[in-house]
Amino acid sequence: MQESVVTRFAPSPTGLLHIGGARTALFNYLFSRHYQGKFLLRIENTDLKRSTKEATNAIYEGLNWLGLTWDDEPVSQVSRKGRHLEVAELLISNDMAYKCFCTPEELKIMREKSISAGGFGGYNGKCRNVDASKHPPNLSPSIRLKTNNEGKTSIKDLIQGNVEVSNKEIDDMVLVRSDGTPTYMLAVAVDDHDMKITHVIRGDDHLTNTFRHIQIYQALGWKVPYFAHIPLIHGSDGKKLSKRHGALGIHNYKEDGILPQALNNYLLRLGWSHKNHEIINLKEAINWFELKNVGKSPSRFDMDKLNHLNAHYISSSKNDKLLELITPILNDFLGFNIPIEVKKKVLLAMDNLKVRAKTLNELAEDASIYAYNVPIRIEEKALTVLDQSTINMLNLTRNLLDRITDWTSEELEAAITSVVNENKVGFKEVAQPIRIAITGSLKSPSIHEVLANLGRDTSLERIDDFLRRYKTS
RNA sequence: GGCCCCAUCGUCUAGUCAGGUCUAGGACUCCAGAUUUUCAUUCUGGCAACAGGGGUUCGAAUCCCCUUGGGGUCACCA
Repeated sequence: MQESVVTRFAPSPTGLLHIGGARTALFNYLFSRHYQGKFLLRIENTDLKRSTKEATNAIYEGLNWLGLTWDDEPVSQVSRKGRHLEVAELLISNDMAYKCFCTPEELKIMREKSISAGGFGGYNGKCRNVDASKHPPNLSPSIRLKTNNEGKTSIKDLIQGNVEVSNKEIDDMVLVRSDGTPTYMLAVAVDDHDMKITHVIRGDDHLTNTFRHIQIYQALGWKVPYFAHIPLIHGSDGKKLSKRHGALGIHNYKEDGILPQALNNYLLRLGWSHKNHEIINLKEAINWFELKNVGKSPSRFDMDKLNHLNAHYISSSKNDKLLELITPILNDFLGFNIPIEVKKKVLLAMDNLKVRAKTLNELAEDASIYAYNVPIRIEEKALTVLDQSTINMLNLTRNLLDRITDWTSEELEAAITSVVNENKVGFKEVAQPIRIAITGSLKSPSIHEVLANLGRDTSLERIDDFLRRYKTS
């Protein structure tokens, strides 16, 4: 690989950036960065009916969120229509393409006939050798490639290895539609050539198209780029990934509180590996990424593993960064903007919070205990573990806490321990009532940590309020 | 259906190209134990795979063939 590497990601903006596309983009990005090459973006919007501006923006946003920065301006495929038609004309004048006047009805019958005869349903070349003088005058034709139908076409795929097919299996494909617009087959070949793409890395579903692209390259006398077809991602049931498998779009994962680092790491390990490494940051990925380490077989999407990686990236993130990320979630969750005092408390508590959250949403939910005002909502099942004696114990503890002047985690722990010792009860008997009173829940980080982070006033206020509500009986 | 591709624990994979070091390694999940005031974290241990059948070879997860299973693709979509 003497020439400098140029890769591209070429999504069609007919939907959102999905998980498979994101991985294709990631692999293209890593490969080009590994070789200090370029990573280009091309929007394949030749299907005007289905392409939308919103989808294009969603692709940009998705890539930006993942941190997959591309070089140069994105290329809009429709804007290159003139060039595509110019190439089609060139092919006609070189006798490598021809005008086809067959109607859709004719083509349909042709296809059915071919299939019933055991064929693959390709075009039979009816218009291939019709002289221009015999062309009907008032019909607009499509343009088809005069495919080489002798011998074989082979791909030296960097992932799949050598793949070849008999040229009999490749029919004269349409390059320009009868409405004068270029097809994807033509556009992709011309654009990859003009953009000087050296390595075409794309989903395995394009493998059979590649034979067609190569025929176009050969008809034009162009150098064929390297190809690398990465296996597809399936749903957890092994079937093609679709809406019923849950989240498909990248934005869904963002909304579910997944960190982009976790998604990148997960996607990277789906189909690619480097020794026994599991936790791999972007810099390491760039260093290590080679196409030869990409597997050949499709893989299944596993949410458990993504969550595990996400938990890892959350607990190793900086506290202030996490606060910044969960603030909007928290505001949304609570229905009001959390004040600065609450943010300070959450930041103090973050070390204890972040080790137990699998997603940012869980983190926000766990952090929400610092934001409530009395009365705290008490979970029903929390109340079931309380009885009069534990409530009395809480009352005792409250009076002791009230006398603490140095409201620190250490002092608080000492105070709770002294209640435990003096009353000869288990730690649990004392700790759980406090936990319920100040968090409304049976689970939280260490109780003295929560008390310390919550602050003296808020802690006592919550306990008093709780006692007021549940003491009498 | 034609053509093409793929096949190691439930899942992601190492090992396959250059056959022996593989009674097959790691990770996720699950189970058990330790730590522990709850929930987690962390730590220790455990369950679990070379799809099947033929070859080649002194020797095969690794090479060849067949079968089976899975996937992709067959548009004037991309």
